[in-house]
Amino acid sequence: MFTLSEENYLKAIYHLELDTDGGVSTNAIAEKLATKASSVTDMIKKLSEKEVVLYKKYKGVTLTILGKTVAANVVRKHRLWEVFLVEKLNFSWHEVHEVAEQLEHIKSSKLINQLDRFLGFPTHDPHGDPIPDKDGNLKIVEKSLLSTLSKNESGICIGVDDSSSEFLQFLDKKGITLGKKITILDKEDFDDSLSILIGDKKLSISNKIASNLYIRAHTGQ
Amino acid sequence: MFTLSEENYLKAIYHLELDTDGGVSTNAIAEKLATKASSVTDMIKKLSEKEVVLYKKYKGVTLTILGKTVAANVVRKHRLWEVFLVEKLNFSWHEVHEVAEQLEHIKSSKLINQLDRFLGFPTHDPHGDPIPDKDGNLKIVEKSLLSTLSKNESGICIGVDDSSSEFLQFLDKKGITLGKKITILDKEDFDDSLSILIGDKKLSISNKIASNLYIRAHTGQ
DNA sequence: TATTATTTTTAGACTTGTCTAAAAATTTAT
DNA sequence: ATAAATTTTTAGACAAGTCTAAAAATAATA
Repeated sequence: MFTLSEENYLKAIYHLELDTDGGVSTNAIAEKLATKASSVTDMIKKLSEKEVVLYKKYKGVTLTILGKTVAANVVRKHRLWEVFLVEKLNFSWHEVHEVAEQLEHIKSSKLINQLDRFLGFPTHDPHGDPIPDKDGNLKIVEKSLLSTLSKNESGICIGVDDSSSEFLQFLDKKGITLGKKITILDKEDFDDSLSILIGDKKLSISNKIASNLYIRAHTGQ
Repeated sequence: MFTLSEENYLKAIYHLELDTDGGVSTNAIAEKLATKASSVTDMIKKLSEKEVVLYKKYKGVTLTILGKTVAANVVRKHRLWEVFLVEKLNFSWHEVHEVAEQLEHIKSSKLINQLDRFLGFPTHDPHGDPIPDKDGNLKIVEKSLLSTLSKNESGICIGVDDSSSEFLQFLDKKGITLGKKITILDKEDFDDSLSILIGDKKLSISNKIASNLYIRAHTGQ
């Protein structure tokens, strides 16, 4: 069994490993968890003894199979609770993270299995991130950033890269939600801003916005 | 803000105060929380500084208004989550306690308010215990033990005194659930056992069982 | 490659919540 | 009312998780 703190470290390493090659650095973990490098070293040693990470002094850490399973399970719980909050309790997508951070640590396999069933076995959370299955595997969906599409191409909005409250509330205001079809009407060379069609509305968005929206290719019309 | 441990102490004192006159003793708290009296003394001092309990050395403790509000809120959360687990996730009533013990510490007023609404503002948990409202008040229902009824009297089963897993599973097996009408067919002087009619079934139950079932008087038929 | 800068680890300290063992206060019983 | 039993508190210790400050290792640069 793992403590709340251990679970948070495992989750942080899990996320960092996804966009790092080789081991995850002490400093990177410290930054992600808003703690000090010395604290990280202490915890890494403990996790290493519990055989959930591989650790060589000064060389960073990687999750073992066991560690990855534990971490994926925490992520699974986090994302299922997010779905619950949005679908059943009328939270907006920018409000769910903080509460899910707490709920993800509740220990009961029956609880999470029944919640999964109650929600209809969802595959993605309200931000478009995939929900790991019981074994920790996640379905990879081919996705690209909106900013990489060319003029007249279109796709379905399936997720966000930056899921900060500010960004999500901005999207709400503009009417940009998951599942909507987006078509590139024009690209401005000067500042790389985009003119897009979403639903039946025309919008102009900056490159920064377009670089934080994930799109699934939309074949046919 | 209160820690998990502080909340558990407040909840224990809250429950103990309900069936104690005067202050709650250190030992009683220790027993309820399966800890040592010395640990209780330490925590009591802290809670006293936070002004949630009144404390005089060797004289036991009582909750302040603030303390009672905090405790009632934890109980409110516990019981609402129990309703959720039974009504929405198909837990049986003997399985909910352990999970609710964890869920009751999740901090988010929006969460609990929305959960309350989602569940249809329930007034009682799956064991028949009343759910405190937002201000910590609970609706008192006139209740009596089944064992106090006389021959030919009847009532509606509205709760249990002992809510141990074993007892609840026993009731399941016998088909005794909340809301059912129970009529006393006969009382046996020899061992105080009862012959009862529940639904359309006749049952013989011991006095021990009858002393753990709460009944609301049933006027008219 | 020698020196500087950065990263990581160690050493020691602090907080929270717990414990054991012993002392102090209170209650019970003779 | 005094002795015995019980309850409660104090004193000191420990584990988990964190921190600061300093030392050690690695990486970057001239």
